[in-house]
Amino acid sequence: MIDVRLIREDPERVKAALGRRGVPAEDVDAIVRLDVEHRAALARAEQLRARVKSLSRDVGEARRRGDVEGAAGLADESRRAGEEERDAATRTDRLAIELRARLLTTPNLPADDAPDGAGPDDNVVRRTWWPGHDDGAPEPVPAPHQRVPHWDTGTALGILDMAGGARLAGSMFPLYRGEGARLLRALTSLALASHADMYEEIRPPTLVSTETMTSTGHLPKFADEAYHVERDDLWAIPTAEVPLTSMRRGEILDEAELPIRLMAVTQCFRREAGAAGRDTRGLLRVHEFEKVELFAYATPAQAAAVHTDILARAEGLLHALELPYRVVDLCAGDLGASAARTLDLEVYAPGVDRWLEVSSVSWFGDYQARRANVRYRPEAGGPPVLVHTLNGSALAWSRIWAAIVEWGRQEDGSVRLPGVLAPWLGADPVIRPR
RNA sequence: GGAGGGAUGGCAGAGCGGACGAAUGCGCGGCUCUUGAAAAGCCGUGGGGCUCCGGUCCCCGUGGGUUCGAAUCCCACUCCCUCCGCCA
Repeated sequence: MIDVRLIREDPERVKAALGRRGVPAEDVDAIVRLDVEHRAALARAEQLRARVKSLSRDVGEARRRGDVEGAAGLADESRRAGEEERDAATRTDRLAIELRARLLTTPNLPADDAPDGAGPDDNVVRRTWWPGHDDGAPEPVPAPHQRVPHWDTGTALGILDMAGGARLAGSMFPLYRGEGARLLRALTSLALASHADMYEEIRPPTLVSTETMTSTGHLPKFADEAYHVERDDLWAIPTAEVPLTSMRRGEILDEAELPIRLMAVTQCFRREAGAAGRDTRGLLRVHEFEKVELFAYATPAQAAAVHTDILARAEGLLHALELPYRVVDLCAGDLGASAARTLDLEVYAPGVDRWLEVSSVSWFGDYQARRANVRYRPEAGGPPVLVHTLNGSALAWSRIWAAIVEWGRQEDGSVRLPGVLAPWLGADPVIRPR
């Protein structure tokens, strides 16, 4: 949520900022009106409430004095005020609920340095990297034997069985086999090992409550995107960001413990309801995938450095895996609803000739922290302050798997895996036909 | 699934329906004493909304109810703990 006080005090600034992502100015005006009405109703309810309390005290006092009649009269008066108060409170509550509902579906303000633009076409490529880039190599040109889609190579080698996954759960649920499954496990091991210096490893639940899903902004607006277990009212997480953001929900942290850096490997579940038919082949877009997520709670002053760190770590893994990628700065119109700034990492996959998003490194400001009510006590004194939350994948394995298989494909159809995975795959990491 | 017990401030833990936002202890902060530290002593220490900045209201797991008045009584729900059953 954005701060209602900001909307109240500077609605024009909020309109301008939200306008950059396509939110109509009327939406902001509606919130301003509701806020005014709500505060008026609140003031009235509180006045009545104060009267009831004061009269009730007088009743007690009259009774102690032995003034039975006086007490009865005061009690009557208090009862009448109480009835009025109840009406006023009901009206106040209704307005508060309406106001909160609007705020919950209002997206975050884009950061000032997020590029202008309405959609994906306006995103800005900040830089591109590929192996050999440092010594001035020309752009990598894939060899013909690398121009084979991963689903063909995966099927031929018996390491990916999309039809098998479909038999179990439907299309877009991959099933990995043998060396293909082992590759996933190696990637997770590599990532967790390389972040363990700064990030605490967490293994959270992957089914979470409605409240947990609401804290990150995935509910109420994006319920269609998530799998829901109706009987127990639990949601399958679309990313580890969801449980990690709620890990310290409702707490007041000590400034000294910030930044708190966490990482988690989890399955991620996405219905992809809005993406029917797009990029659905192979591993381009799947309903379930595995991802290592980096996450941090930080003070506002620490946030920029933490954002840089997460991005650097995600890029570091791509360097280690020798995969060409580019850094894409999401424009205001393409930002996720909760994010203020997002840098995506996209890997180039030669077999499908596409750039695939494999990480999204985001800064949320206090938008999620306000929903989750996570604050810290400043060492300098003063009231608790909302933390900032940040996160980024490092990395999402399904598409990395696809890129590794496509880049690693050799002329004989075997796949050579990145040397950095040797500790988990053995000295000669080549997947050959069985 | 069954039977009990519980939920109060950073933590522990009191709290006859009437000035309780809440005793006490610990922790934390400041001060005194001390070369310094410790000990001791003194003082102070929850969060939030609205505000005409004078105040005022809300929060004792959550939501209802009773009452002139609820942390305190009643109901429902959630979560936690112990034991039993089942189980990877």
